[in-house]
Amino acid sequence: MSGFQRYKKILDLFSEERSSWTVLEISKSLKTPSSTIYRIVREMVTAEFLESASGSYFRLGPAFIKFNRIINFSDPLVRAGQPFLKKLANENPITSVNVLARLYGNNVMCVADYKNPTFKKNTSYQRGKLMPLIYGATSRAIIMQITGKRLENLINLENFKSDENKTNFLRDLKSDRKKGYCFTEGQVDKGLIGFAVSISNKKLGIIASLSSIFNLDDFLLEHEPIIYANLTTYGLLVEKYINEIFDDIQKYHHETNSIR
Amino acid sequence: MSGFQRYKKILDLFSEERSSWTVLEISKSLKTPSSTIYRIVREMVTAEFLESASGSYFRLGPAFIKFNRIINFSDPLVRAGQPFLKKLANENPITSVNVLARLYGNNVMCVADYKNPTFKKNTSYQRGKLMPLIYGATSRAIIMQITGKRLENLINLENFKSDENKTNFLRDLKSDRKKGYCFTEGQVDKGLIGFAVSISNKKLGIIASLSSIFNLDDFLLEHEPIIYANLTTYGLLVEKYINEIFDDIQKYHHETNSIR
DNA sequence: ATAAAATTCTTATATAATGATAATTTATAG
DNA sequence: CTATAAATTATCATTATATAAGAATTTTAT
Repeated sequence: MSGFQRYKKILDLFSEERSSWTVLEISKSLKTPSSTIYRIVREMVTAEFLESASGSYFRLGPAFIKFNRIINFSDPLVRAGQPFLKKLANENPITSVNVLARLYGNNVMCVADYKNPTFKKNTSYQRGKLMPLIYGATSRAIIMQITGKRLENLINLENFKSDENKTNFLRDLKSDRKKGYCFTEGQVDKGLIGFAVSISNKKLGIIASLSSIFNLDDFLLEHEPIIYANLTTYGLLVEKYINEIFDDIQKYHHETNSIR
Repeated sequence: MSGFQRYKKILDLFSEERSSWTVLEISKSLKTPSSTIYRIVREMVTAEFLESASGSYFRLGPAFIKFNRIINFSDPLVRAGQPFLKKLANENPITSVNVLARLYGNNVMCVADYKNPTFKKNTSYQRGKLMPLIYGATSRAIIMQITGKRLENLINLENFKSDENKTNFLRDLKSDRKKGYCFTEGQVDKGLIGFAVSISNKKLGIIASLSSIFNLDDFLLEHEPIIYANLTTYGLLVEKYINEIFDDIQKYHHETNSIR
């Protein structure tokens, strides 16, 4: 264990299910002497990446809230897309969850979400949540943007039930890529259906999607064209705003660099 | 520069105002050779604490969104308080911003907020934002819980306009501590007033506050008793829930430890 | 196709991390 | 209030890793 990994390994122990750890537990779990863990944990507490809780437990520190906020206010995708999620929700013909997601390492991560207050069901779509790569429209509208070697690598990490499944998946992906949008049913949460469009910005290295999730029970075929129209319109709007934000950033850096 | 500081110093460059940096800029700013920064940045990109953006710029990575989410779903204060903010907002006699804040190092940090949709003014109270220690009711209801040496240290970090100011501040703090709640006017944002109560949990090491912020123009004297009643009621409720969450955590750790 | 910029690689040297153990502080129970 | 256990910090010889200058390579822009 060396470099940043030393710290990352400790942070990675913390999860929703298990949000506080003692030094001894960390020590056991990482098979590292407790004197070493004590030293590292102390460093991270100083830096506010961890904080001591009750007993001898430690939990994630407030630094994450702080940096998360900075991302919220500055990340082009979040900045551009966040304000539209509510509008999209309000224009959809039936109650919905609306999600902005992006490729995150080898996973898809939700980076912003807006749920209609009338949407009762609990869903897997919440900001910060990692989503399965090959299930759900949200994810598909993302990986359908990827091709060649990169796609192959990503797909090989997944466990398909059979080779046939994999072939079908790739075929569907290809046809969805042509259409420019996609639809899935019950792949992530039972009883829910999802529609999604791709969002991308090459200059900013953004590979993302905008999606609306509905209750299957609420859905009628006549809703479909409205749903796609909304997603397409807002998808383009988000891309347009990402571009504007990109220009702003360019201008800002140009200014600050010429001052020096 | 050694240990975690090495990484923290780089992360600390990123702010709302300046959210992307090139390696060369970091290198200049930290007076460290670029070959070193390249190596460190690469490590952090692998760990997803940074990500490469367009040009040769880097920005904060998605790890912060992920860990922030874990805190959101597991931090006792956020878990206990978050659900009440909207209720509090709805029961207040006039439109308000409602804030849960806590001591964060030598600052006060907002950890959850709910703003009435009808509240038009932009405010400084947003999740993750660091608040000034000695201004505003939100902060005061926090530091009024601190005494002795600790208070002295905190206060000494602040620049008071005069010694008289400082004496007055400490006197007001003491009387507010006795009352159990506090009120300030326009100390953080012009035209806004704030009311706050303390929230604490010794076992969990939580020193926090619950506050409601209003437009001065909307406020009438007759609102005051309702505002205080709401804050007090919800403050106690939040503390009660923190306790329940604490018990849950205890039980969980007891179970998982006895399994092993 | 070329030049410039960005990034990675290589290396000897300096510096810091490790972990066993001891010392100290803090919490807990009687 | 004291005794005991638990948690945390300190010490230090050893080992491992980071550093930074410059060369080599890759990427990007023209």
